[in-house]
Amino acid sequence: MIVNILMLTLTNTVRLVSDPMTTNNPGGTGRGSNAPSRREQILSAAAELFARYGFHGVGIDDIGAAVGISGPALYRHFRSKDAMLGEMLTGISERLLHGGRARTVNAGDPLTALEALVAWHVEFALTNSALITVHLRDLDSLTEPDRHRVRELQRGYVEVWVDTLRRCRPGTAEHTARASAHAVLGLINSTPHSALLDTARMSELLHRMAMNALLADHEDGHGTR
Amino acid sequence: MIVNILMLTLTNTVRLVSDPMTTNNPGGTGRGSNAPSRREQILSAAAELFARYGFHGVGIDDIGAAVGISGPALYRHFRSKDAMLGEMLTGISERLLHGGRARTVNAGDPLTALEALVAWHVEFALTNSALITVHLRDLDSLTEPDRHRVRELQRGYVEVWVDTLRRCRPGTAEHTARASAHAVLGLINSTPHSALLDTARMSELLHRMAMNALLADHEDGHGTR
DNA sequence: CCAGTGTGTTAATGATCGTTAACATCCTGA
DNA sequence: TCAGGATGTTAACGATCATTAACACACTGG
Repeated sequence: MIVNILMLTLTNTVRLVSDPMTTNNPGGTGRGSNAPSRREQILSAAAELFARYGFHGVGIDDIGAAVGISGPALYRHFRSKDAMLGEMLTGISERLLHGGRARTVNAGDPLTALEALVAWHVEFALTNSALITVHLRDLDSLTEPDRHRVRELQRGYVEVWVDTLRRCRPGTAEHTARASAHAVLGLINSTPHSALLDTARMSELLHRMAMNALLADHEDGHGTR
Repeated sequence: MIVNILMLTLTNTVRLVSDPMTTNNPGGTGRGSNAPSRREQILSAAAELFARYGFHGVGIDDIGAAVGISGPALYRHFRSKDAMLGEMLTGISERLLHGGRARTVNAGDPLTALEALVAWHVEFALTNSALITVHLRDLDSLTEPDRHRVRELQRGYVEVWVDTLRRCRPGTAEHTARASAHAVLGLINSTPHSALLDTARMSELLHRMAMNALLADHEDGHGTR
């Protein structure tokens, strides 16, 4: 108790001790275990529910039931319902940004960088469709600080796309590149609404459509054939 | 009162009299006036709010305040908050479907039909970005019958796309065409998140990207130039 | 002139839901 | 062995919010 008060009077961002409310260690009490921790179980279940019914459409009891505990027990793991959404969306945004950065710096020419970026986002969207849905839908259910953080990360990710695009097509205006990036992300993120093909075929289709949308070169609306 | 009871005992879908709760006449009491009726004012304001904060994030008082009246007065115009969302989303879905059908039947060859379809959706999305956002986000906040209706209309609209696509590229599997349609709709519907270019430039960009995504012809990921 | 309809207002109601309190249990480490 | 932390449980609290009640008032058509 006294320790908690001291922590709060110092600063929120500095962690004096490992606090189960804010750390993400796998395996609970087990030492080397990499089984998903309770927090991760909960976040994953919550993501599915949020994706299907929306953040405000899901009750705390629903989330509890989904992991076999009931209701208020969740407060042993998260400070609040808002905190769950916050961790979920900052998590996905960080993963996207870092993954995108990693794939583009390890690529030689701009075109393979773009290719890698598309492949990365396609794979991510297909693997985490629930997260994508929540990310698109419940961004504004976040508390102000979390929303700010997520927006920052998003901006950074789009920046990666913009830079890569402009290296592929020098002379493209920044606004144009940004709009193109948003459009292609929208294309790829459509996969949660679709889910008609098996993963391999879907991946290939999205990849090809994305590249064509970005690079196919003709000026008027329809091609010559 | 007695009349209402009689109406309910008969059937819900048959309208015995013109009921302000379910009709959409413009101009209120004015006869030929085509100024937006109160209902339309309210729906439009509600659409903006729903787009920004989500259906559950907007209170009935907020909607009232947005049109200058306060709270429960809305119940003079709509049966419930759910009914507002219902009318809003069935409305947009019907407009999309009918507009899409109209543009494709009036086109000669498949390619110009597709072109017209793309142009139609781009124009619609740019003109009604709030509605698009709500449509993508709050579909599952609908009551069951409304959701069913909207899903039906959506299915029909996608069907128009699928048919047009398959006439452009015979031999395309239906599943593939459907997935492509969803992807391109996702691309075009990205415009509410973007809004960086002026309408003309944005329209042209989305149009070109959509056509390239659908028609550009090469098999592997990157083009030959 | 005046019934009635359309349109508003504010106050109460009732349900839902996030959060906290109070209490129980199991497991671990000194 | 046993103190204490981690993790649950159920019951209460409090806020929010859609909906309804009760009332007011302009306007219009007979």
